[in-house]
Amino acid sequence: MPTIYDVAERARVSAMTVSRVINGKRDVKPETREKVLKAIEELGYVPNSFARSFVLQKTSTIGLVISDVTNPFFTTLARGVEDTAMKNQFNVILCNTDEDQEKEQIYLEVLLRKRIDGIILASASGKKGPLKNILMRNIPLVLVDRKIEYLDGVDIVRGDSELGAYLLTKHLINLGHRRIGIIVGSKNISTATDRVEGYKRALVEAGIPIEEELIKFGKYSKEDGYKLTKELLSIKRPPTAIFGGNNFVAIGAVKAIRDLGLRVPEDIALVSFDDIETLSEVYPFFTVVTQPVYTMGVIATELLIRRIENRDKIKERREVVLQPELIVRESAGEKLKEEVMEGEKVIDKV
Amino acid sequence: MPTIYDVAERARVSAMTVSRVINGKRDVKPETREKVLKAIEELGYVPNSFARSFVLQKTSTIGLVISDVTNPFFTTLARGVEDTAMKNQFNVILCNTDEDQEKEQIYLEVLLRKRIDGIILASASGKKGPLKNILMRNIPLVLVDRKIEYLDGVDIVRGDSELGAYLLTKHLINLGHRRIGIIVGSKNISTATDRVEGYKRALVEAGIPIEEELIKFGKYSKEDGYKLTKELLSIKRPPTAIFGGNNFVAIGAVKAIRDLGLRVPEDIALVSFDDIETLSEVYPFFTVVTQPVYTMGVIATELLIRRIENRDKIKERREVVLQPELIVRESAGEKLKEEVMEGEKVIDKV
DNA sequence: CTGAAAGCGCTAACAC
DNA sequence: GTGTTAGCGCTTTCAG
Repeated sequence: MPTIYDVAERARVSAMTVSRVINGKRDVKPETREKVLKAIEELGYVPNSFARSFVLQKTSTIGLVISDVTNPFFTTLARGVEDTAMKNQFNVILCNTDEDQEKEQIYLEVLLRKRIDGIILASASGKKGPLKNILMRNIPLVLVDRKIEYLDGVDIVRGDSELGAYLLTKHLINLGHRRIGIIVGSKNISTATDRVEGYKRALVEAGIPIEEELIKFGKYSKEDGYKLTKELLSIKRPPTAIFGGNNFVAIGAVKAIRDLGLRVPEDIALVSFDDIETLSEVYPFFTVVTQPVYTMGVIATELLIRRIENRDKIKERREVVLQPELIVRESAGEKLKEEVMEGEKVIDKV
Repeated sequence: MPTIYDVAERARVSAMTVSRVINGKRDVKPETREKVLKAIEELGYVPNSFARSFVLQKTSTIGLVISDVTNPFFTTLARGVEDTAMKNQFNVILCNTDEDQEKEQIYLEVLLRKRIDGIILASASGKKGPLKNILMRNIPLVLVDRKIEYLDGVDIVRGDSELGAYLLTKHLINLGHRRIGIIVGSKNISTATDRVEGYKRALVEAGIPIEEELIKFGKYSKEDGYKLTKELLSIKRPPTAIFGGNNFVAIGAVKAIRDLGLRVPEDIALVSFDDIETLSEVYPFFTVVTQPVYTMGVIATELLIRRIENRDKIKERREVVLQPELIVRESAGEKLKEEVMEGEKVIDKV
């Protein structure tokens, strides 16, 4: 492939002049510029961006580490990140950890090798260990969706899982349910524990005893949603309602319920944290709490880019908590009222 | 960040020795290796992969250009590509064109600047123009899903759109429909024209006249699905069945039909090309033709990587055509029979 | 307004 | 088994 020198030679100028033309600096005589442009055209020259990164020590690339693009929640998040990055002339490298801590570790290392300018991370491990090198180097980092234990001083953009779970649980209680099962992801993931907290708060508030056998931690996956729903429904006094900790869990739950020959909501109520995109457009059935995910991606990226371009100015940590929205549909039974909270409201606790 | 020289200094060896250790070459005395490893550990040294790419003239990165990750079809394709790339130590840069030819052009240029080793492309333009530089440079390229006009000699992995559309249309005809509307993407996109061809073949075969007003070209989007469905249903003699050219179009169609106060399938039959993932798991309603998308991503990536590692050996062009599968559910009315064709069968016309 | 020289971090090729 | 040299393509000084 032609280099800047080939262009220089052809245009009978120095490489430096070509560089100036490419980067749109002024201080180049119009006719010289023309000559250079012509040579570039003729050669089909395309600048080598990583030779450039090499000398500039800046890649204009950010790493996005999530569990699985296949989950509509993360797909939308990724789109928010991608669009915002693009707008700011940044590229995105996407990494799927599948909630696997080892994969997370590997990808983080890969991103470091690639000298990405910053990272947006939805942690699968919930641990700060894998971030050692990144924190040591002071590489701009923004957490999304999930907190990390004992990690302060790092920007984070997330939904209010505790509140969302509280709302959803309270809704079920209002509908008359007393035995409510909940299935969430691993205990390492902050949304899982937060959602259980919100669930408990609603129960306590209603004077309903908390029963540990109704609380299931597993993986945020269709498989675990299926398996744990079956477990929940096979105990002596099974729940009359199930709280799917995320959209995938809820999908697994529907299948399990159907396989047991039961119906939603007639035999068992089912609600879900996070909407199930396309499903809800065609068949608005699930009562859910949703979060402004796309916005989450946008804000996280903006925060990150601000850090990157401005390493020192903003010293304080920023925590952005996005408000959830309860959407009442049919899957929990009789529609009480349109209990829709305002969403996209941003609380910025600096 | 520490460089290979910092490590060398600390370990009291040359940079070259460090390089050898990092890359696992033999010819390094075990105790020297130990010293180096220790220094790496102490410094938290992470190799700079693009300094490496720079000298090796190889980035181990491939570009994936699709229209929109948000579409479950492409999400799954992307996962297939990503997983296969990862397995082969390649990274993926994902680009969303949103079916916009200009964006396509820009991204292709960006990828070239990044000196990716190869490209997997679902063309939005259907034109070879934007590929000029790539073809000129002989950069490994594999088309997925969509053909490109006048472009021979390039590997392609795609579904059999013509056949799929034929099967779907024939199914509707078997159910008694005579006036069938079809909504597909832009005429530039080969799947759109192929699907219309299959649709026509089925009609002709059944002796049903083709009426151009029943054939709508637009964008493969929810918005156009909505808009064009309304148009179709407002002509003098509206169709009794609608063929959604892809999953997004079908979603738009459902909404339009609902907004018009009609029901599927009682008032109007609706079928779709490509399944609507999560929807079908929870609510298996849509009669569709599906394609083995994940496999498509896997095969495309394998083909591409083979080209990359082996630039000259395989000279012939490879065309892989994946078989579609008709899944009969409820959206077209009475279930005739489980007309499920075998999928994932690979026809390899070398 | 333009050019020459140096160097970013790494590895291939060749010496020792 | 290990070190030296040179160069990948570009931009940043600093001269002219």
